[in-house]
Amino acid sequence: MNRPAFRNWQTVQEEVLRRIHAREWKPGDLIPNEADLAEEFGCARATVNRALRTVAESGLLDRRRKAGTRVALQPVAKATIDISLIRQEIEARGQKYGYQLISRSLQEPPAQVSGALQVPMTTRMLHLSALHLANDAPYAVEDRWINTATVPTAVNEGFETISGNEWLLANAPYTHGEIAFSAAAATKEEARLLGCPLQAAVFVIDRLTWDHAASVTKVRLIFAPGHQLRTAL
Amino acid sequence: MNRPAFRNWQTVQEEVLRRIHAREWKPGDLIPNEADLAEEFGCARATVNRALRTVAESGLLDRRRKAGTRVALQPVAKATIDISLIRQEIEARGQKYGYQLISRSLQEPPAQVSGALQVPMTTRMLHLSALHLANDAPYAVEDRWINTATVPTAVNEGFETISGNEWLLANAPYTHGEIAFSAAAATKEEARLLGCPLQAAVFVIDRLTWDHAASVTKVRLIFAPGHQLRTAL
DNA sequence: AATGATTTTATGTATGTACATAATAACCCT
DNA sequence: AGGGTTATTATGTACATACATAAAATCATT
Repeated sequence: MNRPAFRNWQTVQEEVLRRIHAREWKPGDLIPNEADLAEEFGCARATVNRALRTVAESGLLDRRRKAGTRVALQPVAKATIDISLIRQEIEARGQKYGYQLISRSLQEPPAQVSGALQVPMTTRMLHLSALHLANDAPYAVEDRWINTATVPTAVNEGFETISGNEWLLANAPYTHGEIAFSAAAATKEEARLLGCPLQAAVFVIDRLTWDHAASVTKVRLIFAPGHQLRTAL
Repeated sequence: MNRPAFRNWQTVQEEVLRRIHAREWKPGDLIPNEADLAEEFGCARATVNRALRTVAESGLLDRRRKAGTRVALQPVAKATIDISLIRQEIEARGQKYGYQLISRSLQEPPAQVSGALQVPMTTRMLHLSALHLANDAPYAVEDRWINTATVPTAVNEGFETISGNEWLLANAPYTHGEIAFSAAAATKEEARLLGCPLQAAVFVIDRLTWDHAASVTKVRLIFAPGHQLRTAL
């Protein structure tokens, strides 16, 4: 009986994953080197490399030059979360999206905000408060500060019909940022907008984006009670 | 003046990102094909391919055969969250990790659990309740159900000194799973264990893992108030 | 035994060529 | 003009080869 042909990197990857899951290669084990595997699988080393590299990216293998490739002892699960526009998120579920601007003003931000955006405390910034609705029900409150020094054109936009999220995506590029997930008790204002009890447990996403060294925006999304963020593992 | 040399895929990637951020290639734009870019950059097409593929994986480019590569109109930010062991999470912050088993019993799970794990309602499962501590302060409550049909050896483990998380990682492989983040109000028991007020807003992670078609475990992690899950964007 | 230089080795990547594949564009026939 | 077939094209990937690089292992020197 001839050995089966593992001629493309996906097939090789599947076989590697099978061996790991079947514990033929146990956690901590050093697996054969690429050249040997290539010979065994009847393919080029580049193909094995692509497969192993992909598996390593998922956290199941640890690779080091000269030391070789070993099965991760404590595979760190990597959950990738797609952060799309709230509008898309709602429409993807077949619901009707609604947007409502609550307030828009140029004002001095609280110290916490000016600090996070690394902007002088006396600099006025654009502050937006808005409500996102799904099938006419409150879905999330958006509380946003925009650095008008970085995005001066923002002051010319009313944000009555387009959310800060959407406008910025189209008009203000960013190079990097950070995002934080947490739980909080709904404030009076949040409870009023979301139509939920005061102090209700709400899911919160805080995001801060930068264009190189210049801060762009800081946004806090407060979701109606019961909201879940889910993803495959 | 000679053109600068973009001789490796990382450099090519940086240049591609630069052009996107500088809006030389605007959202929606079709960018030159790989062969042309390879010529421009003075490298092989495979190098350009690797660079573009990597950028596309981050969501900034959309690639389609024959249609070509274009800058994503609405770049979906992809946040990758590393889900490591709670012990590692705490130790990585230089804090002392503590673990305390609250209860361990074989019992019939509530319908919600047996349903999620796709196990008959009358099947008894291993139920664990435990507390994770950071510097002796409550950090998170772990509420776990283990499918003993899939992981029979779990009934021989006392879990007095090792958390379900850690034991399963070493003893029960999984092929896939799902994870959900949400906010909840602390129950009486959770509030007692975490030392927080009843109904306090707590951050919750629910995880469900499978080994092929067989469910392995369902775990709910309830974090002490104030907990944040943060990652780069 | 400790230190430093050197060799070895497994992964990492660049290249040119070849072919596969998907999706669009062009064409042809009625 | 419509509908179906064929050609074209950009990405996707396999392969053999070559060299780069990091890190472990070995050897040489003190």
